[in-house]
Amino acid sequence: MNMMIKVHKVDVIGMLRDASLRPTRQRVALAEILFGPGDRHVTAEDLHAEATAVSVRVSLATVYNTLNQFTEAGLLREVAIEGSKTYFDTNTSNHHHFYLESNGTLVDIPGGVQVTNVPQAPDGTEISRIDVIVRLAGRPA
Amino acid sequence: MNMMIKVHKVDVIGMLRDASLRPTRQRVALAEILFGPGDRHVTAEDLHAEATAVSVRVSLATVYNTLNQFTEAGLLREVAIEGSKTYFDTNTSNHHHFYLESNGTLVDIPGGVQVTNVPQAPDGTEISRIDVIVRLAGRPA
DNA sequence: CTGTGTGCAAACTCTTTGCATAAGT
DNA sequence: ACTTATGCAAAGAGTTTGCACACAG
Repeated sequence: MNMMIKVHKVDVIGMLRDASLRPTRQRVALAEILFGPGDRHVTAEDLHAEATAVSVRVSLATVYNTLNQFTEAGLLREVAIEGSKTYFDTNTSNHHHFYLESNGTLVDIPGGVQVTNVPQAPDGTEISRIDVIVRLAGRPA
Repeated sequence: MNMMIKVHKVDVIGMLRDASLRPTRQRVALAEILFGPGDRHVTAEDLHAEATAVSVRVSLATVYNTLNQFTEAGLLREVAIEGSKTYFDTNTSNHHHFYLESNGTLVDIPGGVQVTNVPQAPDGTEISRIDVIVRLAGRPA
C-alpha cells in the first residue's frame, strides 16, 4: 500500500540494468537528476553543476561519459543546436524544440508540429529523423 | 557585347563593398570560392583546404574571421548541426536541409517543406527562424 | 576476486584572440 | 598616411582519453 508514496521516483536502477549499465553511485545520482523531474535539456556542465549542488561528487569526465552512455542506450537524445555545447534531452520521443536565442535555453514545443512536403529521401538513404528548431528572439515574459 | 562572357562570375567586390568589408585579396578569393558555383555548405576547414588547393594563400584564422564577417553581413548563414564543426550555407533564403549522417554532408532540400501547427511563441518572444533538418541514414547511391 | 567504472590530468579538436606586419583607400 | 586586415602562435572552450585506483557483482 505504500508503493505509490514516492510519486516522482523513477526506477533508475532498473533503467540502468536494462541498459546494461552498472548502477553505480554516480550513474544512479545522475539518472535521478535527469529523469526525476519532467523533461529536461541539459549540457554536461549543467548536469555537473547540478550534481555538485546536491552534494553528489562526480567528475566532469564521468558526466560526459555517462551522458554519452545514456544516449547510446537510448535513454537520452542529443539535440542539434549550432554552437559549441552539446545538449541532451531526456525526452526521447518524437518532438521538436523552441530555442531561446537570448539565453540558449531549449524548450519542448507543446502540441504536434507537422512537417509536410518533404521530398523523397535520395536513393540509398532513408529518413532517420526530422529535427525542427523554432528559434525565438526576445526575452520571455 | 561581352558583358555576359563570364557567365558565372559574381560581382564579389560589389558584394563586399555593400557589406562594408574591404575587398582584400583573401576576402575576394574566399567569396569567389563560396559564391561562384551554386549553393554551398562549408566548414572553415573545407574552405581553407579549397583555397589552398587553388593556390590562394590564406590563414585558417582569416578563414574563420571571414566566415564570421560574411555571416554577420548576411551573406552566409550558419546551419545548426549537432557536433563540433560549424557549417556555413551560401543560401541565405528560407530553406531546409538534408543531413547525411554517413558522411556529414548537408544538402538543400528541394521544394518547399512545410512546417505547420507551430504554437504561438511564448510571451515576449517572436519566431526568428525555423530550422528543419531531415537526417538521412544510409549511403547515397 | 574479476571486471567495469571513476577521477584526474593530459591530449585533442575547433575556434578565437593579441600583436606585429602587410595591404587597401 | 591612416586604417583596417592578415598571419602566426598562443590561448580558450568543450570534449575525449589513458591509466591507476575504487567499487559493484
